[in-house]
Amino acid sequence: MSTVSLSDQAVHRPRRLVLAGMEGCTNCAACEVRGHGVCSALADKELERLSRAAVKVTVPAGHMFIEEGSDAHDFFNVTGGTVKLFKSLPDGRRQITGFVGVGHFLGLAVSDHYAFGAESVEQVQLCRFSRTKLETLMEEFPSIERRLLAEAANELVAAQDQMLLLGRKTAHERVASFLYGRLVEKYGEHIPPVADILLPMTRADIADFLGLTVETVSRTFSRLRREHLIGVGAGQDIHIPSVSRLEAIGSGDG
Amino acid sequence: MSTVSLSDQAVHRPRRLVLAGMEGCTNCAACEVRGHGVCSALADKELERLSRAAVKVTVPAGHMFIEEGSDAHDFFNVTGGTVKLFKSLPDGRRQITGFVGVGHFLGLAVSDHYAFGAESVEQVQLCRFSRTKLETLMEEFPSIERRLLAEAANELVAAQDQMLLLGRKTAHERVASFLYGRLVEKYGEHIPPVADILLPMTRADIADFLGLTVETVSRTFSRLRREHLIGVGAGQDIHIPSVSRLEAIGSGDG
DNA sequence: ATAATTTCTTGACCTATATCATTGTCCCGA
DNA sequence: TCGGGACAATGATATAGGTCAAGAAATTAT
Repeated sequence: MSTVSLSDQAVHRPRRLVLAGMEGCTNCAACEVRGHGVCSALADKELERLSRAAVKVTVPAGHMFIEEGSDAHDFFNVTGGTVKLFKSLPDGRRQITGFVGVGHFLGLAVSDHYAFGAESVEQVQLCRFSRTKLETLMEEFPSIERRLLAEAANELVAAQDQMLLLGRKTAHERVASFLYGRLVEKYGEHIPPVADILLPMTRADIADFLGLTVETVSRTFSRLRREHLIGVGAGQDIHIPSVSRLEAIGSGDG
Repeated sequence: MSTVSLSDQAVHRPRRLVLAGMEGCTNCAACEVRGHGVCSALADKELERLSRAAVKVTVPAGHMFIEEGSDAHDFFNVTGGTVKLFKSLPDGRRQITGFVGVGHFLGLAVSDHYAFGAESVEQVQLCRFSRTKLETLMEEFPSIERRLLAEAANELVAAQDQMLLLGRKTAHERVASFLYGRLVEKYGEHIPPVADILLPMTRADIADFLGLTVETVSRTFSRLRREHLIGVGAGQDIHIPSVSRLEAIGSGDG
């Protein structure tokens, strides 16, 4: 509980907030994620227009705000917190297809139904657009479309990496890959050689992301600890003494 | 040997054709895949321009034409045959991330290197564009961009399905899903209740796609045959007496 | 045709990971 | 401060699918 706690004061507000709890949108130009996500592609004039189409939403931890198969009315841009995306089988088996953080875009649907569900891992801020409005905006500002295409290409690359992980990596490699991925999410290109991460998600979420069981994830963390590849601090705080070593294991260079 | 054999006469042409064997582009307006893929988004005038940027390439079976990590100079549009896309680990473990057929687009790279390799499963026709030229064309014709975004969204949905498969389905379900997917590729929305498919890929390819071994794939085909869920004809020809039953198994409704 | 080669199938056995069960730990609320 | 419920760790055991091995079938080359 250290990193994201800046807004903790605000958290003490009652939790009754239900899905679709929303406040009228503030100002996109002053938005904290200006420079990330869809918005980074936009000039001031375009942002002005975007403002009017967007609604800021706060979702408390552990709330599903996109239900698999429901009507795809909206697009979202994550402006705070971490979201998990998932698909499920009828008997409850679940695959988390990604954890997405600040700046990421969410809701590209091919039909008029969402092909996946989305749930907040921790308290999350979203910027919501109606699909129809966004489509209108795209007509007007092709730069939005370009930005969306770039985002989609990125996600596609990530998805391919994840397929390699799920199809061909061992549990040891999967967990190492996962931790390395979290470092990339946190630091971008410039990952320090020694680093720390705070994992907001549970072991069960990690298991559902890596195609493993909770027990295997737990055992694998223990193994990595025994091997001094990670230090598990209090709570969810993970210390990584050698990022390069971790990365090597995650990419199959044992 | 029944379904795709229409073009079998043409196949007897010599096989010596090497990679990058190309003919000057013909006419996109008369192209057999006009109406599919990127091209379907284009008006005649746009197609005319596209023609000049495109080069038709024929690749014989089993040739790698995109090497993982190589410089991403080109985009491709598949105009004939089936291509496999894959990622590998240093020790040779491989994950096929998709089989793509006629009309599909290929080469969306996020950096200037391809994040995946591509190899022809059977003899393949490609329409090749230089990335820089395509970028210029996108500036001029936003409809191309729109079409690309739609394609990317589609692939993303497919990728998520595949993650669910790789992370959470049994071998039985995986093979059933795979066969159903082939039906979707062949028939689109309108799959007949009883159908046939011809699989151009080997068991090893199927295994690398499903995150299994060749032996497990083979055993699972045998099991499906025993269960009368498929009929394996001569060669690669698969008969599916109940598409709905197969689909149910593939989606986890045993 | 026939040999050589690749692909496919099947069997015997093994191992990585799943499953089941227990205990410990950490929150949060009263 | 205590108690309940989620979360996590770990041990014992089971199993789906992997590995190794051999032969059959299909494909390609001579």
